[in-house]
Amino acid sequence: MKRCPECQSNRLNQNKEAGEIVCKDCGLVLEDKLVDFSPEWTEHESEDQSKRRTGAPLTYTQHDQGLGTEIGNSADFYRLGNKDKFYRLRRWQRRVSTAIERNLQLALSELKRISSVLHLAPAVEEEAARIYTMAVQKGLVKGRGLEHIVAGAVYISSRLNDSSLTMDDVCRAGGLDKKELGKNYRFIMRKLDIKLMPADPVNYVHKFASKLDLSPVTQTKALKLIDDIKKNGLNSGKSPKAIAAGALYLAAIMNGEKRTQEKVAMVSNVTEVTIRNRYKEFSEKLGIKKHLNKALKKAVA
DNA sequence: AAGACGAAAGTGGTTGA
DNA sequence: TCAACAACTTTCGTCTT
Repeated sequence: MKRCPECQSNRLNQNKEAGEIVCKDCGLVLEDKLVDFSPEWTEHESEDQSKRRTGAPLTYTQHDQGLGTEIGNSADFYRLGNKDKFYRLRRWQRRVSTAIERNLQLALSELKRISSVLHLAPAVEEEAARIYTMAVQKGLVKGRGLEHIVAGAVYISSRLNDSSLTMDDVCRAGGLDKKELGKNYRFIMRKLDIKLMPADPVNYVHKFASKLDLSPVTQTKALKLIDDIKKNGLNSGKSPKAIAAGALYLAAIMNGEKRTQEKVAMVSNVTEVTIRNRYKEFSEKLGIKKHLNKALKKAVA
């Protein structure tokens, strides 16, 4: 059982709304900036209006969420009671806050940097900051590079938000390799109990297609293919990037906009071999082989 | 010469005993 | 914890256009 470090009372009151744990006897705030896990993540179509937030949300992209509190040292306080007690309170608060807050300040400036390199949407940046904040509070950053945890938070956040960011993108911006990023983001997920759905190939279609300068018609075709691929269960266990790349390669040929495997491989960061394997598999199992051959002949002619 | 093809060997992640 | 496994990568020689 946790006890108040000030008066040893065990009558601690967890106030979720305020994000605090408060000692009922002496009023000491044991922990603030607790993360409220309850609403926010899941609520989409919910009928339950009571969970809705109104007004400006707290922001995690400032190190103290814009809500820093300090125990003052004005004469009034001292008059209220025991001098020593308030002095000890202030010292105690300074100790817990400085380490975490200094860390957060550093981390958030790194996050800003990555964010501007990757042009992150504000919601993604915000969520990354949230995840990082939780990680610090759980002491996950100790012994690990701060930048690595930031990069991990960014990757998780973009996955949660259905962004088309790949691990390669985050690695480039964060200056770490895939192995490290993989280790770190999995570590964070495990410790914070965050679950990620496998990425949806659909998320990559637009990004790849625009880099390949493919028409919207081809993109739509690719999306349709991916839909069929899913219906036939051809997607399970396969890399979403590979599926998107294969589908786009197919769609481009059928739409008379053929791109070389090399180019598709370049923009999708998947090898030509894998694109071949995927598109062959798709064209056979979806019964569009004849269609494809015809399109190929036409492309040559 | 460019592009497509596929075999062979290696890597990292997942799964199941 | 270990082995088996599928997907993917790297490399490379061959075929087609």
